[in-house]
Amino acid sequence: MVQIPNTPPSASPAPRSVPTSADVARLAGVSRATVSYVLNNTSAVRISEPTRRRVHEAARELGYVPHAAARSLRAGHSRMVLMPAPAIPIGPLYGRFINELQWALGRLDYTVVQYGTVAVQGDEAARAWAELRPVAVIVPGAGLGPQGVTVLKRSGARAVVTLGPASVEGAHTLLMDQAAVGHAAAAHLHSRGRRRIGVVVPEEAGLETFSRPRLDGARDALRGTGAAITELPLAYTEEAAARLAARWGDLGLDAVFTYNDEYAMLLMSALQDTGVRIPEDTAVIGADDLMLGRLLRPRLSTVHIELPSGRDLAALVDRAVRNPGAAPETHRVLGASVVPREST
Amino acid sequence: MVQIPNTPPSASPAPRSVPTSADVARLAGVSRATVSYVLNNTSAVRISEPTRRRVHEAARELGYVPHAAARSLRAGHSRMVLMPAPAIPIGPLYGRFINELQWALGRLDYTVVQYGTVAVQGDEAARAWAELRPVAVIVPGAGLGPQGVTVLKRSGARAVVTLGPASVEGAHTLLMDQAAVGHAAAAHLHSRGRRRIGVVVPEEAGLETFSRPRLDGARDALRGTGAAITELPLAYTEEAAARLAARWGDLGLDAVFTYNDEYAMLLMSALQDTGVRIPEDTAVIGADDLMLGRLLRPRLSTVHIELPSGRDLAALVDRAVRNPGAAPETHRVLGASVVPREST
DNA sequence: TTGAAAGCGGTACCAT
DNA sequence: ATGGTACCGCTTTCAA
Repeated sequence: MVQIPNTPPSASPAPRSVPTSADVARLAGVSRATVSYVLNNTSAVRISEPTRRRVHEAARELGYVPHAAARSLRAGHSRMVLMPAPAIPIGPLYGRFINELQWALGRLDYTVVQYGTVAVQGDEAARAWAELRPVAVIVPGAGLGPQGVTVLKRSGARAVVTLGPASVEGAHTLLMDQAAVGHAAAAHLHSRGRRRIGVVVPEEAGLETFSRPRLDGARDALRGTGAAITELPLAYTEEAAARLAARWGDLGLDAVFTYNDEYAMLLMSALQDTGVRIPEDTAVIGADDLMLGRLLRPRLSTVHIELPSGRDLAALVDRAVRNPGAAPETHRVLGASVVPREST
Repeated sequence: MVQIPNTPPSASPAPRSVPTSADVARLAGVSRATVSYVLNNTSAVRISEPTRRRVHEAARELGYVPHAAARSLRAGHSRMVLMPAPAIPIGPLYGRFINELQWALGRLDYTVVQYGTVAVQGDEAARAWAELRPVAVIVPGAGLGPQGVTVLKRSGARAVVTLGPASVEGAHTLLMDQAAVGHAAAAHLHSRGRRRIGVVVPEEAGLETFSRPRLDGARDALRGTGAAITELPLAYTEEAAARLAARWGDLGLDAVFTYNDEYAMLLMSALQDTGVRIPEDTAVIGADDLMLGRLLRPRLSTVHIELPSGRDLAALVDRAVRNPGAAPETHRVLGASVVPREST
């Protein structure tokens, strides 16, 4: 029986295997060493112009692209800066920060790679990152312990920087104290004469890292003042907000800190629908100072958050890479200042 | 003159170099081959239990972590799926999509890596990606040409998928036709009896890829109907919105499509401040169907956008990787449907 | 059951 | 001005 090939030779030209520098050398009629010299413009070695041309020509013809893994294997190091990709879509604030950071590190000739952390936990994740032998690792949030730092350093990471609520043994830390946000918000409400203060706590998973400290900060600000805090769990849906608004009278609150501006908008909308006057009946303050707060009516008071510039963090990383022996720095980098507008 | 070393030996213990499988072998008193067998649980080979224990013990003691680059160099392939990181912070819609995709690819045992494309252009970028020898590349937006696809495939990428406005020769394409969004919006306004329609075009750099097709789609929907379109350049600031609102009467528009919900909120707020009644004087429709549209008063009509599920794209990638010979598929994946609410 | 050795794709030293 | 070659860390035949 005659077999008819299902892919005729003409249709799928036998997939030439990926060209290597040896292929380039062969085609140009030189050695692999010469190819390497030419393509890397090695200054310690002089190659004649005709040879250079032949090598470039051959590389172009074959579509040669060097193999990064082979190169860094040989070199013994890379300039890869690894960041775990955030597990949950984080706000525009953080997005901008990341972008600026990427740009700044790029300027310093590092390659930034965001690694898809697929639900791997702390020290488990650290191992996975270590396999890539990054020169530096930047870890947002909690979740990396001293163990993880050790693993990373042991496998050659010259800098480990965490961005989070607490400093980690052995790592540089950009201390982002979310409690300061809650503190500022609560203090502001108190200064406005409010005494029965609600604090919205999002029910969405993954937000506890932010919401818990913000709540604690608010508690802290009011300690000993006689003002009382009521925790208000709230899912990010209209229905949940309406339900909360429906029992607003029973709660007897004269102010609410809504975790952030988006929850503020959600709750304000529901409160206004049920006739609660803002700020007369209830003052509302959000956080993050997003554009939407300026667009709400009444205009939303909020806590403006000052993140470090991406350039600064890039500089810290670069310093740490150049001098891995230096003692870990801890910088308190989260500035929280109230922007009073019409809603309080 | 006596030099005092600035770092005394005791302070920075000579940084032991990174342990390799050879170190593990030495410590365990076995060969590197055995180490590899044990740590990879190679089923084709049986290693005695005492030996296994000794190897694991040694690996643990040294903090051994395998070198991914060396491994994939030897193996001749990796399971890395590369995506360029978006240059500008893109909305929550897209963020969720990416996250779902990462998760789904993770389930299929791929490692997703977002590569920080630092202002490198199309085919230049393709070369940089090719150096990493990813098994698949997913490229959102335009910017990758047929040239780039060739480079990637030549260097071993078994699947190249683009997510964008047009299909690219040689690559699988998820066709996201933004024009459909504008088309739906304009058609809706027309059906509501509006004839003098403004279309907001954001001035922010990097948004043209979306805004241009949305505008064109709106134009297309009204072609031959006698309705007229006015292009409205608008920066995302309160001042710009106020300026636009101030000359609203002169423009004589009875409706406006605002590019997306966020610009809708910006413009609605400015219009309401100047006494324009929505929808009586001017109908407003946004796009993206964000939560904020539901919270605005009047509630914002919008164009709901249906993206493909991350799982679907992951499945496409996996299929393409398993069968690189197959003809590139092009799927039209962007569903646009109007959600009429109170603002139109 | 274990070990010796080849080789993946580059780079850089040492000769010629 | 070039070429030969060892080596980076790991996997995987092939032998013993």
